Amino acid sequence: MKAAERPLSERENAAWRAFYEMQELLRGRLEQHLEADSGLSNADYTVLVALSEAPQGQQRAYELSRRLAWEKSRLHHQLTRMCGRGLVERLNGDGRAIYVAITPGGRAALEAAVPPHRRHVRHLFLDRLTPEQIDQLADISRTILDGLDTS
Amino acid sequence: MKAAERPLSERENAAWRAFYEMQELLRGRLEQHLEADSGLSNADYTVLVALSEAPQGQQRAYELSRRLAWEKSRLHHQLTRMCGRGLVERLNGDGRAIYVAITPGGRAALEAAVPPHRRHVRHLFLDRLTPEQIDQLADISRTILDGLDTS
DNA sequence: CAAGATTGACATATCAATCTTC
DNA sequence: GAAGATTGATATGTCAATCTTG
Repeated sequence: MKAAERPLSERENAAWRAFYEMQELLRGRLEQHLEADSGLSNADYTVLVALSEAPQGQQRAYELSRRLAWEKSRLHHQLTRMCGRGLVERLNGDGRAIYVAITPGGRAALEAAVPPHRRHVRHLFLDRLTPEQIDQLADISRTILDGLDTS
Repeated sequence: MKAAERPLSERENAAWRAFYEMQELLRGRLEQHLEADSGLSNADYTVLVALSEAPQGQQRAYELSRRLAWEKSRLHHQLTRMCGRGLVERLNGDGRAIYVAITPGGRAALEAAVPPHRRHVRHLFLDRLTPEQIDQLADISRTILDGLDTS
């Protein structure tokens, strides 16, 4: 049996399972709170944050999809729904280019959503950890992210 | 402005974003590999693992939904799909009770799926971290999980 | 009635195929 | 032809009913 085929050690297995389960539950819980507090889905929130940080509150659709690491069709469907609710609008630039802009309504929805969302992130996550743990987790996350970029 | 309303510190914000993005990308990448390697979705895999660890390879649907922390209707829809593909079967016990059992086909699919999935978990995750980091992450995850149970 | 199971409607995600413009 | 955008089919997840049996 090659080394890579060996089962995980008890310790590795326990760590992986704990991480996986935590991540799964935390994501669900935050999404429920977000939806209940502000009527936005996780996906809505992600798009609005990205646009609100872009210059002029707008960005080319293609750039946005690369920045979020979303499939283009995922972004397209998401934007269609968000346009329908008036959170963003599509603008066509030169040629193929499509730009997406956050609307005033979208900004208002985001501004209303941020404080309760931040409260839940604190309450369920940051406040439970020591400053050291927060730094450790940031390091770990960046390490894994680097690996994902190059494989 | 109350303390809880303050924006996150640079450090908290960077840590939260890195964690969130990592978790999001890692989950997607692993799911793609799983699907490509063995034709199972994350949800399929989760259910099959849980059943394979239950005595007799079966468990009451209600217990399963508590164990996975899944909405009952989520589990129901998932089981309907999996029954259709012959991965599990439903058995009715006394009265209201419904049991779910892994089928031989389900076991075979799981056994085929585990090795490549384990390889990807190692390659994208465990192998990138030091033993200390793995322990730190396990601690952090358990802490967050505890908090989620009691709120 | 209440626990447990089911159903249907809708939102979200992925994939493969197509359309459009350079 | 290829980059970028769109479409439709299908799988998955959530919610709010409803059905069923103790």
